Amino acid sequence: MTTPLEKARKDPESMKARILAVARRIFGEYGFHGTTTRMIAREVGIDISTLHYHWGGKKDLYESVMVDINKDLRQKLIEVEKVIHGLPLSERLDISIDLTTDYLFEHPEISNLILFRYFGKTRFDGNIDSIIPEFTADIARSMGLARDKKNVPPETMMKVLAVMNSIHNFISGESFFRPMVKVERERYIALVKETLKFIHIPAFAQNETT
Amino acid sequence: MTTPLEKARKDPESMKARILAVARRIFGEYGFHGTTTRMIAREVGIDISTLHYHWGGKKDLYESVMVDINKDLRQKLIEVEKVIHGLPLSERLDISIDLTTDYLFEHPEISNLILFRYFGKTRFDGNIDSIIPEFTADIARSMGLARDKKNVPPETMMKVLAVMNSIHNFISGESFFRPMVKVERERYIALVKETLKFIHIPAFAQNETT
DNA sequence: TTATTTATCCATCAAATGATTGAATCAGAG
DNA sequence: CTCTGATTCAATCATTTGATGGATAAATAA
Repeated sequence: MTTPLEKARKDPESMKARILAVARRIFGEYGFHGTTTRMIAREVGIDISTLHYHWGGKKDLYESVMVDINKDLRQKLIEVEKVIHGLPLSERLDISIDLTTDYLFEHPEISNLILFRYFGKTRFDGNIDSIIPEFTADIARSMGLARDKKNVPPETMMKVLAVMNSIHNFISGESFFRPMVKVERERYIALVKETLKFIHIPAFAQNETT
Repeated sequence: MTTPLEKARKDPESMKARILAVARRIFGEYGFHGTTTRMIAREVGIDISTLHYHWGGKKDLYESVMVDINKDLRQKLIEVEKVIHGLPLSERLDISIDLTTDYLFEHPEISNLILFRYFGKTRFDGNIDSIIPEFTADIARSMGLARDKKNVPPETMMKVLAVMNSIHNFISGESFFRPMVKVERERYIALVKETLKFIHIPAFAQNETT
């Protein structure tokens, strides 16, 4: 049995996929409670009942969106891992920052939605996402900071979180930060990479043995 | 003429102040759209009309909350600046991280609300930004990274943002990150400070001349 | 005391919002 | 073509939500 999400990911032209794409963006901009099903439907150019027909309720759609962006991000991270494999730590960091930042600037809703989940509550419940912790452990291993993704020490988890979050922050906060530093978009992207490297590379390089 | 906010800040026992305090917490947890006036009123133990009587509309209350937390944070930063004045950069950073982190862990709604404003949009859209003073430039000067708060170079602004955001992230994301690293609260707070120093001090120390 | 201002709640409204129903339309199989 | 199932929309419903009006009480002034 195929889920609606699988269908949508298979055929990007389908109505399911069009709705999902818009939902990603809107949910990312306004958060769960700030988004109405009517906003999404209007943006797609359809009736709300069509939206419900394809995705069930608002909550179902939101959860599908979260799973969707997680799949995308995970795939990207695997891609990055292949590129940096075997390189010394500071180079791994340098390249990872470049690739990840570029990717997220093209899909800012990913950063938006992840940060929303970290920092905001939804009024109903909270089945904490088990995917994210796994991610973090994966990155720790991929960066060579832990042997296996099981039993990553808290100190290492925290460092990985610090790196990932600082990336998401600059992506997701562009509309706020860019006017503050008064630069154009291209320059902002360059500044983000530069700043991330300035901050993170010296930290991890200090006890580099390679 | 005194504004409602001034009255509330003057008398912390007043109904205005009680509502404001609860509003800070709830808005911080659920964001603007995730919060209902009824949630706040119920928590205070009053009727919604009493809330409207004291604060006008929901938006007015929210804006008062934002101004309120900004005053608090500004005052704290001034306090911190006095302590670190004259010390070498890495010590200034070390102490600033300790003091700021402790303070924000006691008032997590400050971090929550700031991050909400950075990363989320409100449906009606906001001239809210203009009301809020921004201290990034102030911090840059206070840390000795810029001569005066006018004309702080973009690179420096970005570095300061990176530091401040990483602090807010760990405070505001505690409910998400702490289960991930599986530690108790006290240990988490210690880990946050440790991680922040690990990340930021080497970066700024690399071209330290003092 | 009486009068006036301040504060609180109950009842209620109007709009927004998530969701459903049923009719209409379309696509493809036979 | 006809039948069947998938898709779409207009209309509508039930709640939620921000907000208000008016009665009532409490404090304050006279």
